[in-house]
Amino acid sequence: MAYHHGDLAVALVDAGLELTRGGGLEALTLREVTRRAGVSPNAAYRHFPNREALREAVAAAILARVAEGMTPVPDADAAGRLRTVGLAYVDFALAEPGWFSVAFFGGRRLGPGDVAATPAFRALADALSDLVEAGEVAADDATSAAWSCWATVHGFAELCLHGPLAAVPASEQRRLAASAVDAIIAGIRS
Amino acid sequence: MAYHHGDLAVALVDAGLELTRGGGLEALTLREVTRRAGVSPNAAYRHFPNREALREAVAAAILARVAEGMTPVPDADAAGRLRTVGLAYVDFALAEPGWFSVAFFGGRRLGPGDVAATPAFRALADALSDLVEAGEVAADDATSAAWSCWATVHGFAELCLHGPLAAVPASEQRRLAASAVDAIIAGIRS
DNA sequence: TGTACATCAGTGAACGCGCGTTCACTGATGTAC
DNA sequence: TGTACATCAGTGAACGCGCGTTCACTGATGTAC
Repeated sequence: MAYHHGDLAVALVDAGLELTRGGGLEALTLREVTRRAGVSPNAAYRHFPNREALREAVAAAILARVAEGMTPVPDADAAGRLRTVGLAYVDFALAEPGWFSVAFFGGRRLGPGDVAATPAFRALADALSDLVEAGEVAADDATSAAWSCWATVHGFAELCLHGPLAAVPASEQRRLAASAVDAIIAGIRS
Repeated sequence: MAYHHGDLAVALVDAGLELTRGGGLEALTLREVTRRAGVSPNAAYRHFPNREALREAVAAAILARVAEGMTPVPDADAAGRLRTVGLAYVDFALAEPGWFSVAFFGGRRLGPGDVAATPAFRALADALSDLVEAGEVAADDATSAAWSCWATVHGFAELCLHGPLAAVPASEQRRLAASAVDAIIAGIRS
């Protein structure tokens, strides 16, 4: 128990992760974060110029976790890989609603650069370009197909998290998720 | 200018509509609503027991507006009607982001009853059952197809409102929306 | 290796803010005789 | 039809809350000689 904390910046971001995990960015207040770190509120100002900077640091940490948790398993064919990454997206959303809302896309607006850097997006783009090479999707349609896929899985996650599917048991959610993913993949192939 | 306002309850809900239109339910504070109505903060307590009740009244008014704005135009075939209602959903989201977020499904959790009562959902269900009758969708798949469609349009709206498609011009958004809707309809028919 | 001192990372108290809500009130409205 | 009075819809002031942020500070750390 040093008087000097040691690594308060890291401890604050950790507390921020814990907080946002439950309640998204809304739950991330400077006072609550410092409270969890066992430190006075203004101690945070030694490490972050203001609340917004702390929030950004936590959001960055969340994006890193998302990257970890969403590296796609290589699969036999391109369509199967597409399916895998889509279901992984929904799974992550249901497993970590708070982090999901921060990463996609509660609060912060993410620019084109952030999108391209997201592993989930890269996996999506890769699988799609494989489909193009296989001649199952026209090259001109690859971009719009990517948005269609993303829209479907994101919307499905929202339906489960904040919508009418919240009342449905998890097993049924998964079944419907698979059905939605299969439908959109079939749709972009036709 | 009566001392008695006349119809303050209605005036408060109207002010609430104006507020939520811009910023969703978050923007709806009791003090700001009464400020807009030109009345002291506590005047609201003559008409609503607390903030939550006011919020519910405004949410109900929004749902009514959604119902108005989303009565579907009858179309030649079932697939066309499905397309129309899907695009109307996205259009509404882009035209009225604040109300959209309240209605689908920011804050309030809507139960099965609310869902069934939503005109957009009814139109979706109707068009789908027409597809079933036409033999284009198996009866057993109708329910999951409904969720797939809803997921796609909702997710697409979120992509435009809070996601990477926010940076894209409206005409392109519409083009991609049509493409996503067509893809999911093609998917559930196969 | 030991000491003087600058730096650095915390503390405690306080600020102003907008919020929801409560209190005691006042003046207009509408009803009973 | 006119007046006494209960009711009802507002007002102004105040409360406590948690928030972000600032202030002057203090005690530990680490460096220079």
